[in-house]
Amino acid sequence: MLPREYKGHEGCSVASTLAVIGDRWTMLILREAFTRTRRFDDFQRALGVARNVLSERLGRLTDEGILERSPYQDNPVRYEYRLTEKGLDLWPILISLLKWGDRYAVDAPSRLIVHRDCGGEVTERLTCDRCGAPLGPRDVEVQPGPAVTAAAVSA
Amino acid sequence: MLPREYKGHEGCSVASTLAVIGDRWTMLILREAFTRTRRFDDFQRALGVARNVLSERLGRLTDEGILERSPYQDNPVRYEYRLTEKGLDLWPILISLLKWGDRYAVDAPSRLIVHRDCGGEVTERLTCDRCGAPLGPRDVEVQPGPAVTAAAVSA
DNA sequence: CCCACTCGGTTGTGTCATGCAACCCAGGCC
DNA sequence: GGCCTGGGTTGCATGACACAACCGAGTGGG
Repeated sequence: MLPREYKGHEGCSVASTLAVIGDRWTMLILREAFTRTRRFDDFQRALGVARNVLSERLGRLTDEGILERSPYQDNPVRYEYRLTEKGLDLWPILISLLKWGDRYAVDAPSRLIVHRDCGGEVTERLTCDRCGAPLGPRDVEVQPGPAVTAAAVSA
Repeated sequence: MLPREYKGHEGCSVASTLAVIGDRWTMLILREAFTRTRRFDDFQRALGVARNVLSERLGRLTDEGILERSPYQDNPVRYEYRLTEKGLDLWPILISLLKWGDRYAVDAPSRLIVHRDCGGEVTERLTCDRCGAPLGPRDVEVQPGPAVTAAAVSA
């Protein structure tokens, strides 16, 4: 979808950000990355994305410095992709997308972002709704939400 | 780019949000809407987007309840598009995209989001960096940033 | 020694959503 | 009655995406 350039919007921060992460799969790949998915096949299975598309996206995110590719074993060489600082800084974007979707686009949240220290949930303002602490990607964990729980009960 | 459905991700809030606003132009149309652009031709001129694409996007955003279309004159009838509450709630997403872009994707911000009451700038956490107040779309105005100022000086 | 399996991809083909330009229509304006 | 403006629609071209097949290095089993 990306002609890669939004002509006439080169100086716009929003457009420039979208030029990097604004295509159909990149955001979902990043969502997975934030849940500690790191390997090619794990991304592929989790997302159901075509392998060539995944390969191209991981390569681009690596080129952009959002992911880092490093071997986690030799013999045979296997790689993993981890978020860099620049990548971790995308967290507010993911959270704001998640929160809007929770409110307007789905019946019940499929996952909760929970403050590890106190069990509160993250808010749109990136704070904990229980203790009020400002949160970052390292302060939280992802838990299955009501939708998943309900499905499990009804199954 | 949108097959409109991310198969297997129906329950995911992030994917669902992207299904609504995740295509190439929608986010930029919304950016304009937040700067009080309201008419078809104004959007078109500001963005340089193809008219059919703009038409289709405005229609979809209206269907989704993110924009509201109402006549602002009869004879001939002319319409304007305004953000609804649901649309205004997309503000955190825009701000987080803008802030990330300011930091990583452009040399100098082309626009600043400024707290109307005190002149401070909005932060990633949607607060004012001067007075600390929590901010929303109605509390701020958009000002030209360093990039624009520099261009004006050099011209 | 040969076959199968895993991980991490690349290649090739087809389709469908998207992008752009050109055109359309109605009402005023001069 | 020719041109401008606002608000679109139509038609053609492109290119992103989906899907499936293939590749190659290494490892493990019989």
